[in-house]
Amino acid sequence: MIMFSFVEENYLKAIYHLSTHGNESVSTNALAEEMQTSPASVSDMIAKLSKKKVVDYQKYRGVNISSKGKDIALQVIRKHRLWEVFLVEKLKFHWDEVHDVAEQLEHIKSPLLISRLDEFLGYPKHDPHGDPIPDENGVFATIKKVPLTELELNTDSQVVAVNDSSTAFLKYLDKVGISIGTKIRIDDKNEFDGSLDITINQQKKLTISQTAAENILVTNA
Amino acid sequence: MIMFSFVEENYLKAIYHLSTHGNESVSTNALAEEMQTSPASVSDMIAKLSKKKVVDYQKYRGVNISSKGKDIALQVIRKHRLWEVFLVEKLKFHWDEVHDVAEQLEHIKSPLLISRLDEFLGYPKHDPHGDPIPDENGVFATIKKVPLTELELNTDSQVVAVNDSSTAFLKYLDKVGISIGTKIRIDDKNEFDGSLDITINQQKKLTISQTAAENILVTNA
DNA sequence: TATTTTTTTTAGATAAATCTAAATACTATC
DNA sequence: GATAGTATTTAGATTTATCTAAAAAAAATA
Repeated sequence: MIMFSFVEENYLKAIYHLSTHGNESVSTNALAEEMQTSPASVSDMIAKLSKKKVVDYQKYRGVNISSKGKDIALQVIRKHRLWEVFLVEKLKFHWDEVHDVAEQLEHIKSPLLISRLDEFLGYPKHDPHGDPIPDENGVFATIKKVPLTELELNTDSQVVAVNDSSTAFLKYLDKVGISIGTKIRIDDKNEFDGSLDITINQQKKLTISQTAAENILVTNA
Repeated sequence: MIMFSFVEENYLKAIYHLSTHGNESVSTNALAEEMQTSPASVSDMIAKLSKKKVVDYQKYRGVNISSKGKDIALQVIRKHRLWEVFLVEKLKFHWDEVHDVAEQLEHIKSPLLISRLDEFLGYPKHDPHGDPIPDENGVFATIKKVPLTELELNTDSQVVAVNDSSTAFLKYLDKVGISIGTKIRIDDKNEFDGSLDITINQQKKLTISQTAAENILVTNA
């Protein structure tokens, strides 16, 4: 079995992440930004990953993760999220303290360790931030998604898709700072026009129209 | 604070180990053997560690670990042994399965993680092989222990540790029913080959070789 | 379409940890 | 104390992941 270094695993994770949160094909610059490194380093690494058949790559055309690469990325994500659950549930970490430690723990190589950890934690389906945990086959529990308009008051949720992919709508979402993965909670519903007062990412408060809300799909815990 | 790489930490651990199980001054060749690498590589690394003041080194004179180096080695050992307890007590690993995983986990950097893990495990004083766990200051509870070969005839004793943590030896101990905490009494010593007739847990009678007995450490009440 | 700007790749260096082969220093023996 | 043998260090390469600067390709704009 081919082994992957910490760095290679982190690249695969980043490529997977970017390709599921935007364009399927990931640009060198986007990856450099995500990895906090130079585009030159990214070019080198991509060539290496391509040789290992975990990404598809043509010069100047960006990278696409291969099915083999996706499997690896999903296993790393699985480990990361299981460790996050462990840190919060068993070691009393706060959800904002877990990331750096989980970034280290996710690279520990031991299939037995991770299956036993999963069992010990009671086979959790989501990490402390609500992100789904892939199973040993890289499959995650498909999350039921509902329009933001159907979300109950004061319930944490997360954006998973949009119903309207028009440029106008997407530009609007960019402007207000909503994208796939954004956390949303409804603070109040204004009955007279159906608009919603919401908090996004536990920080920014804003009001959005009913029309906008109908087109934002969120998790349905 | 100066950071140490995985490799540097492993060298310090090896130097500490050799200097407490033999000559205080550790030779290049002995270290190369322990680290499964070439003497040339060891020379390079020792020079580097010396520059970082974690070992005292004079060319051709071997290395001695410094007090700073000892602190680091003991913290790595502390982490290794705490993780071993976790693996056995919480994740139902067998005592001969924990070493490789603990070798990886011992390098995770997070003081909070290790103090919380210690608390979660109930501040254990010994790992699954009976080896003492240093506290956060690098101090360990010393219990008097002697090889089974030195136990007097017809004296009740208890297994507290093993000198050899190889899978082969641990599997042998499993087979005959000896583990940490097992009660042992020597019924007879066979002078011609040094083997011992023993009773374990007041029940089972068996004979073990001198080699095995030398690697079983018991309380010295 | 031609030119400018941006993106991406290549070239050449660097640092960490390792290697083999050769040189040097120490130790033991005659 | 000279010499043979062992231990250790140095010299010179290699691999991995990174960098900066320069070149090349693609995209945007005029």
